[in-house]
Amino acid sequence: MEYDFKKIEAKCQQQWEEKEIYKVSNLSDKPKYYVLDMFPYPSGAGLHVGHPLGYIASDIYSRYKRLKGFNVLHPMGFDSFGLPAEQYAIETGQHPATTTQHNIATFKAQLNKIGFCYDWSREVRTSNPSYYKWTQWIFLQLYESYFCNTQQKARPIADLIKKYETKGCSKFTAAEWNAFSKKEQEDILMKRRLAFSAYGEVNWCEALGTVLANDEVINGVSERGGHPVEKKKMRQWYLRITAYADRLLQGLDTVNFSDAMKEMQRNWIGKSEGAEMDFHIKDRQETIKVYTTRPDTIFGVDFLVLAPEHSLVSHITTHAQRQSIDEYLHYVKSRSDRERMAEVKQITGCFTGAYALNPFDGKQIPIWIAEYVLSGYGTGAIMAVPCGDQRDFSFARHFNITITNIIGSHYNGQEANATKDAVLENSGFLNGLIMKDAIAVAINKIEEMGIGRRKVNYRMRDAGFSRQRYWGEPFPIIWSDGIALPLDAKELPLELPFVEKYGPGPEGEGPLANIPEWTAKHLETSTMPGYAGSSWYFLRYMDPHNAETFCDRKASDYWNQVDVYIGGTEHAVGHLLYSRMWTKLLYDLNLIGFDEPFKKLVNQGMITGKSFFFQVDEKGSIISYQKENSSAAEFIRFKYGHQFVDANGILRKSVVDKNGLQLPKSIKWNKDEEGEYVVTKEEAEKMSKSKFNVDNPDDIVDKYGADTFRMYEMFLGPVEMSKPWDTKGIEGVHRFLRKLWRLFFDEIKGKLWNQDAASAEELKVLHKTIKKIDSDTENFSFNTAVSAFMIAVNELADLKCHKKEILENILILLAPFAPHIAEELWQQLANEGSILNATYPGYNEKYLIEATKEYPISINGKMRTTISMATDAAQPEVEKQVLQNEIVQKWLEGKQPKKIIFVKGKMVNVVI
RNA sequence: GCCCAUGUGGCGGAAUUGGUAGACGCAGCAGACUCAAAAUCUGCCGUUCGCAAGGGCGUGAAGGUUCGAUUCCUUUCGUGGGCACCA
Repeated sequence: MEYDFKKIEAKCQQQWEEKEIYKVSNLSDKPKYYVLDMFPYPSGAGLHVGHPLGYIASDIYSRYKRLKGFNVLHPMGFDSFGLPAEQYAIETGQHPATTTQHNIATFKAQLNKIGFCYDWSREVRTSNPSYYKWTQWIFLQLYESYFCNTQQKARPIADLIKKYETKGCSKFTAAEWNAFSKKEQEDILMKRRLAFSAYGEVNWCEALGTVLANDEVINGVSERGGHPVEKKKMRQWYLRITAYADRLLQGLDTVNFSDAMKEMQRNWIGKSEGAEMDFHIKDRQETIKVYTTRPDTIFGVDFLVLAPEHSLVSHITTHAQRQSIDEYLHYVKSRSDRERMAEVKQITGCFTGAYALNPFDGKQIPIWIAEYVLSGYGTGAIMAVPCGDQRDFSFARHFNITITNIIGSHYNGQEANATKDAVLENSGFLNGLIMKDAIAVAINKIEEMGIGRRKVNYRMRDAGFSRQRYWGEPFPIIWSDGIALPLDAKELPLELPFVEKYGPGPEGEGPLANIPEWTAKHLETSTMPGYAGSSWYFLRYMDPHNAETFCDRKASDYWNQVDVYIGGTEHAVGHLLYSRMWTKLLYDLNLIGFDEPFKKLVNQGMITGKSFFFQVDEKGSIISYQKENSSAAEFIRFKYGHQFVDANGILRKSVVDKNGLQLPKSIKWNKDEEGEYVVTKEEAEKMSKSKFNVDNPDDIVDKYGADTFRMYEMFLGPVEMSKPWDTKGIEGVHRFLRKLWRLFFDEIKGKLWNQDAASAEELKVLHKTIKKIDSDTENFSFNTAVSAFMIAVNELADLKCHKKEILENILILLAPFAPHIAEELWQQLANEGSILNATYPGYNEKYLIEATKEYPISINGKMRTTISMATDAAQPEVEKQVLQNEIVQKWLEGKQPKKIIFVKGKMVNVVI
């Protein structure tokens, strides 16, 4: 009998489906385990070989936990709202709902071929009204809540209203509150709501009449069409995630994420401690509030810099500087935040003509504006200390501003020195203090003088939560005289209406603004962003069909946190912070019983695709790629090049002719004995449809089977690492499965297995393998597990072992990795039931004990020979044996060793 | 620019806490079986000097700590990812 993977895989998948073997119950006396994948966005390109990497890992882990006796929840769904579907709709006129449904069907078919153990009865789709009903409902909870600073948690806004009505607050009395108009009251409340509306800047493209994602803006112009893009203020919705900044930071200590991941989130939140301080402006009433983490450097301030968007800019600009400032503001409008931060070498700025006064010594300080100061961070104004900050230094140099040195010899005049250890000079009352001690002294003085205060600042900003788009959740909000009125929960879902046109509405509003029935009801015309639905989907899987609530409390209490969450690092900050915040909100409102969604996070690396590029010469012809002078050369993408270029990056003319390829340019062929060719440039890039470098898993599954595909993706390398896709090694994995098969079947003799008792040697192979596979699987080290399987099968083949006692345990170990072949052989061995419900074998240390060890012997740290010695030998005995050794004596040349280092069970080092 | 990750044979990668660098697999070379091919099996396979025995050099680069460094520290270069409206 041969290994006919096609037949086996089809048969097993059918059996499993018939028996509903992946169906998971919320009622079980087994301990629960929740393994979750980041659900995919179902793009039109279908699944590529990069997608399944994490899915295979989580599938292996889920099956492993099941064999270990857990009730495992391992669901899958689709993040099906988003921009690409809408873009596709604009281009082709097909409704996003149609294309999305089609794409999901493709994805599911592809996923099923790989043999994942999803319980599809729990599938969620964020674009289904039955799902986004609850996304809208949670939005209403956010809208109806505020963050209580005393209790550090969300509370119903009704509590706040009651407080205002009865006690007032520091800004107004209860009587004043009650006298406010409805609009005034709502405006005040809006400043506290966790979902709130305010004005914010967006990338506005006049020519396209729409708002663009940062992604769609390249070098200040739109990606499509290359039209100019500028900043525009528009009413937006936001989530007050900054309120949760501290809890998001603290929560990191309670979860098992990688240090790198925690670091990224901490940096994103960007908590810093410092002071806010007011500077008086010469001859004017206004003051400029700056935020600084280094109040100790106050006497080194040589100028102030305002963000160009700062509200005071137009007030303080002098007549003489007016024109220059206007020109500069015009220039800045075309620049993205990213460009403003990235291009630090290009120093730009403009003097306003105004001066501020140093609050301590009254020194006049010129006020500039510059794009390197961002309006969204701190107060949008900084005090520049050129001797201590490199950007300030470069700026001062560039514009010939005098630099005050307050750190003596620590400043060399060539570059800034951000030290905190210098002793302050030229610093008034701070003279003689070490900088890090002076910080507190300075803040105390500032507070004492009433010109500022201690301030904790966050880099994180509130999250923009509206999009001027169609394919997203509509906001359950009606506008009435500038007041946002929430819909009643009973009216949900507020369904997305059908539209004819997906183009933008008037004034950059979303497509919903084009629908008279929508605008007649004064409904909000923007929609929620992609991350809305994905911020809470892990809860819906627990209770996916509940029409009464987003997730029954019993279900969320049983499944609780996601035990392992697997996904890419590209979601490190965005999605993970948002879902952590939503979880905290639901927890605060006592709707769920935990305030961190993900107990453990595993980041899978990306499988990069291979892209190929043609080098083009001055005349516009394709030439062979040359490493030299290629930096200045021009390259054009060779679409789908990975399908035609050989392992050395060579494209043959014969291949071009055979496949009827149309090349974008004329080509100058090189010639060798095999014919005409051209060398292309290879680059590893993210796999994506737009890069034309996508490989499809279906082809691999058809050719080698799902089991081979699964094991090969794992064998490529550690799950967390990025790696280029290459099918070179897949034969090896396939050969391994065939070799395993041959332990059970022989083409001539047929069944090979027997009931004989296993030998000590065979038991040693088995138990060594159990130990290794068990710990590697537990640690997500799947690549080394695959190699351990290969070693085990090689050794059992060498031992000609066909004993059921050994083989059936190997099958259980293998079942998570290659479920189909394991199931088939399990049944062939005449075992009862499915292998999916087998019990994971334990290993017994007694089979692994060795009496002797082959010790490596080093001379001065270099390995020279090995000596076999008893495992329990002590140092004196070891030294004796080592010194008797011929090779050691040769290196000693008759001398006595200075020292002999012996590490039991490890090695011996003779130091001469 | 900032933040994070990463760099080991021709290739993917392995190496529990600092202790035999290159497991396992691919590719390659030589051989067995075969009329032949496929499949399968056996051996070799970092580099360099050497007939060999045996040695030198080797984990991006340069330093350092240590009896001993792929692993720890400092500096530096390359590559990939993220940077708030792609998801």
